[in-house]
Amino acid sequence: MARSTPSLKDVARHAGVSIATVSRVINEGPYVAPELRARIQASMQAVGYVPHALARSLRTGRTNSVGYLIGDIANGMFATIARGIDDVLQQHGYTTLLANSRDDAQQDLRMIGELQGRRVDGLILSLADDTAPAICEVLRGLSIPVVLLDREPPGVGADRVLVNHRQGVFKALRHLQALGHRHVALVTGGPSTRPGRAIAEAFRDAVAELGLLSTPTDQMVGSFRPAFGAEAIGALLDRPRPPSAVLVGGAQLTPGALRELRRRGVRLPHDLSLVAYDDTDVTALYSPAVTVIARDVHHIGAEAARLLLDRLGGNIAARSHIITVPTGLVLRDSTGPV
Amino acid sequence: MARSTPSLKDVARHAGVSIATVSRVINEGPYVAPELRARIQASMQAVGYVPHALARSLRTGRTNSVGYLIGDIANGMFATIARGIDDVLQQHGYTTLLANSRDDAQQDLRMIGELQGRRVDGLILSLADDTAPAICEVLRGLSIPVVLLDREPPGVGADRVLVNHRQGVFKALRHLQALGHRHVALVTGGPSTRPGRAIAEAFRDAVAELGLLSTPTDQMVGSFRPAFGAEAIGALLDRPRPPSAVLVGGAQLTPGALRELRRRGVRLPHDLSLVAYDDTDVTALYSPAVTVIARDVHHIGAEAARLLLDRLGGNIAARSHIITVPTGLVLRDSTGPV
DNA sequence: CTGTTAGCGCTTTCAT
DNA sequence: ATGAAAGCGCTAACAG
Repeated sequence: MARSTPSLKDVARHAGVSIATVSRVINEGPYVAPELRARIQASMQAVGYVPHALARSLRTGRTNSVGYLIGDIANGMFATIARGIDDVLQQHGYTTLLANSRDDAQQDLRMIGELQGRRVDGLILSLADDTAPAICEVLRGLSIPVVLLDREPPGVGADRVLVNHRQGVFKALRHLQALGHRHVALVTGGPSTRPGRAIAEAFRDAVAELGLLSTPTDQMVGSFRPAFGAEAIGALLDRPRPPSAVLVGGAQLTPGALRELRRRGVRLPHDLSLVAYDDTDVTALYSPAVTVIARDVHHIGAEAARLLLDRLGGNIAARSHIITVPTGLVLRDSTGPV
Repeated sequence: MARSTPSLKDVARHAGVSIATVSRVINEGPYVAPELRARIQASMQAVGYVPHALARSLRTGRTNSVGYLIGDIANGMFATIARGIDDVLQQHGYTTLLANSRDDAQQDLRMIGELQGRRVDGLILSLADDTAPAICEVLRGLSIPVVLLDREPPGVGADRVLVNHRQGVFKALRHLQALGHRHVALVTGGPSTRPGRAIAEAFRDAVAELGLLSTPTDQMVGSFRPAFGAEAIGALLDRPRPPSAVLVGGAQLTPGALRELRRRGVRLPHDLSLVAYDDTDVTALYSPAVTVIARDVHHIGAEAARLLLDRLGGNIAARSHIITVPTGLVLRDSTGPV
């Protein structure tokens, strides 16, 4: 049909008015005769006009978009957070631009540049590595509001939503202790990201505080890739004196761990008690159903979006806002007396 | 630091050249003295220049972005497809803009408009309803290339990637027949989307062709929401004479169905044989592991992206390209002799 | 109430 | 090999 997408000028010509007037009716501006307004709206229909968001942004300096950087959209946790973000942002007229870092710190940088190039009004970041100095430097130089999602790059004073891993881990270990477990192990991701650090630290603290037994070799700190879940739990079981309970700290790790357990014929909770991270279809439907440390993932995204909206709305308070999301323990059947 | 993001002009001033020259080095253009090029690159660093993608797009008419419309990013299938799309598009310098329709036909329309407004160079669509006349009309009027993902809006001659549901459904029913099943049932989504239509049609054809038994009331055609999976399989089991095998045609339906089965204490495959759709962590880890109709979901996205790239590269062949993706049957333990 | 116009940051002829 | 200038589509003064 249309050779190229029609512009304001085409609508103006069709309606026999100036482009300024057309612009006014688009922006619901005042001072337009009702009769004219109607005619112009008809013309827009007629020529199939779609406002050019880019041109508008160039002029106004606002894009009504925010960037969300994640490791991998195919990761269910990120996807659910993305949905939470989009749900609140969309309601306020913002569009979410997703960028996948493929869990690579290099790509973190590249993608932030990409988003900057598109002039997003704000950024929500689940960095692949919040310890990379290059990232921290870039973040400090950013002139748009940023919200960090369970990341804490040193020296960056942005708003954050932080998960209270400590709370969940303590609940889990207390639960195991009550069941009579003494020798407990951990499988979680590396320290290049806050969840990895926080979970490992909380685990060690809880072990000490509760008087449990867990040597450094019982604490498998690797990566959040599913393969590591299988590998690590296998290594744990191969020990001369294996632990009687294990905490798998990472939703991506759980399927791998469960596969390996099944492959070896390890029976939960008879041979081993297992606490996993995040309540998913897998943990709920597994036999036995898996005891998990859970948090409201959708809510995390929604809160991040609200934090950002606050800044975008002009709240430029110096102090950075921090929201802490609680974690609970969902008791099911993968944990039992030793 | 920077009051506002620096522009070409700032770089030009800093380097003591004209903006045209700076533009040339950014675009790897020819005719720039090597010495000058180096100096300008240094200036870009110094002022922290980030090219303004929007301004560039306004000028060139290309945004190097494509829109991907889906029902819900928190739906694992969509997310995996999105990853497949992004993997190939990104490699060719394109950015993917995601839009969630929330499985609502109204939003399909709204989001296509949104994407059009951002002047995406092409569109990949998983429509919430490919039978809506309003959608078909809009699609016919579009001046950018479109790829449909397992959708077939009538009268729209766009490229498509189609899943061969018939193949998988026939394999599944033949398998059940070989196990001695005669009375088979179906749970799947409604006809507002091609998968729903194709699966139901293939099921009926297979029943007829293989001489199986399945009345219309054995075919629960509702929606792809998880709740329907539970509801439908419950209704099936409440029949005076329940089927001995059921096909759950929809990845989202499976968790709901499995939950309901467990709640009722139905044992697979003893009390019922079950074939589900799509190989996921849930179907692989469930006890017993679930026999599934599977397809390469990531590949679907990648193929769609390649189709689109073809058109974006100037291939404006009149005939629309159609890629058909095969489906296989993964035999596991949820199906057994009657 | 409506129209004219400058300019957002960039690419791209066209001169030089 | 470099610069000047037009113009992409739009909004926001400013005039009338």
